[in-house]
Amino acid sequence: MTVNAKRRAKDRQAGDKTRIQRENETRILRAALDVFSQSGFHGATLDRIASEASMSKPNLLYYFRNKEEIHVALLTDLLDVWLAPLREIRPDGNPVDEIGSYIRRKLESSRSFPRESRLFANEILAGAPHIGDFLQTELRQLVEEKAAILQGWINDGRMAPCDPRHLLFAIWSTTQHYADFSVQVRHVLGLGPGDKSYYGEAAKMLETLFLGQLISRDASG
Amino acid sequence: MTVNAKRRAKDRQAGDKTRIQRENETRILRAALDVFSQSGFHGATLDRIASEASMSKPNLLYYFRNKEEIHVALLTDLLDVWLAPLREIRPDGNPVDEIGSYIRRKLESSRSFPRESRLFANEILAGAPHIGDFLQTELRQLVEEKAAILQGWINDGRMAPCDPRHLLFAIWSTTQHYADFSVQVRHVLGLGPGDKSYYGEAAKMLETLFLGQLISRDASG
DNA sequence: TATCATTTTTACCGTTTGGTCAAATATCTT
DNA sequence: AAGATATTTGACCAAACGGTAAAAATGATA
Repeated sequence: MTVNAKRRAKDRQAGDKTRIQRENETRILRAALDVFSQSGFHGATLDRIASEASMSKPNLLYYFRNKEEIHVALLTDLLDVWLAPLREIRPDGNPVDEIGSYIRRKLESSRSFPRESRLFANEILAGAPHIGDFLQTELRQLVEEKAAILQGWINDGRMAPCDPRHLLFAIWSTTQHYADFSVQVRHVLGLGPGDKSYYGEAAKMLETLFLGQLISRDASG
Repeated sequence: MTVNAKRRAKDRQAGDKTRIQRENETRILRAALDVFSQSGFHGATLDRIASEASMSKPNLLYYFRNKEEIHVALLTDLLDVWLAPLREIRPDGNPVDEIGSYIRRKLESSRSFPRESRLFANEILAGAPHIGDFLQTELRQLVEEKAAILQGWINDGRMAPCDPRHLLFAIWSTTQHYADFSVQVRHVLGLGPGDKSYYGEAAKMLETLFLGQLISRDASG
């Protein structure tokens, strides 16, 4: 047996995972995302998660110490997804392209990962008990960094003066709204459940809002 | 005893409430708003609501049949508050004033009633199990009505063309964000708990965003 | 196939929670 | 003060829930 030979079970390191482990952890996390994003942390039950993962509850608890650990695992996975679109903003681009594509990325993220968005929203609404530290350190730092870029554009006269951090808040809220409040959006528009046809119009709206002029003081009145 | 004499207890109608009833129902609803908005429906417990209302649990259940009834009572009260700012939009005003003051009213509503806003957000996130009907009928109708006003302004060339309903979504999301996601806002800005000093800058941002031009395609590049 | 580690299941436990009941107490009216 | 009504409380319950223990079954390795 060479050094490169595949490891035998007894040789497995602490951090290593078996095939079954990987598969089952994935199944659990997928089920948990469904349940947590639908019912929130307290509304979710281990029985239901286990059931949706086609697994007994004790079996589920063989892979995760407790309910909270599943929740934290989901949130941890989530944070990278959440930050990704923001990280891509480049200082050497121009405002319209950079902010425009950032908005499109965020909106696309809402369309593709609504459950993740709702999980995040639930966590923040509950006071961010698990990710408060992340918000104060990693997110805050990244926001400062990107806000500096936007501020540069403002100083160059390429953007209207404003607090760039609040501009980011506005982008976050408007884009995430279509995932977090999709029920309200659909009911107001008279669409059926699962109908996501509003995303086209949403993209138009946000482009007009952030990149064009929505209401000019001159034109109205 | 004349017909106009004040009613004796035995004469009280079914819908009538005694002084104690009024006082205690108020105490309960105040406590419940605190607890529900902090922990969501499932995270809230009757024991904690009762405790915050300085009342025993059976006493609490003397006034409300069950947990859900308290929740629904809060939501019902909420809906009027939620709609009020929208109702005030007048067709005979001009876009800048009408939309500007609507935004200010909504933002003020977030600052003054953050618990109500979070309660509403929780309900929507959970799929609007209790107010789905309201969304599909009352809210939808009001949105249609007000959207028609905005559409009129667009047709007159006083506003940039856009789907007015999505403009309302954008206003709702940005303003409510400061209540619902206040934890995130504060952490990113480096503010302490309970610090609402960001509302000034928020108002500026939203005015720039919705009433002015944020980024002009001409100016950037 | 024998062995060992991993995985799954069955049965169960303590706590929390929403809610009930009947008795006790306070309040109001006459 | 008496009687009727409204309010409050302590004791309690069944169900749901998060989690455990240990045995049984399965899978991997030699």
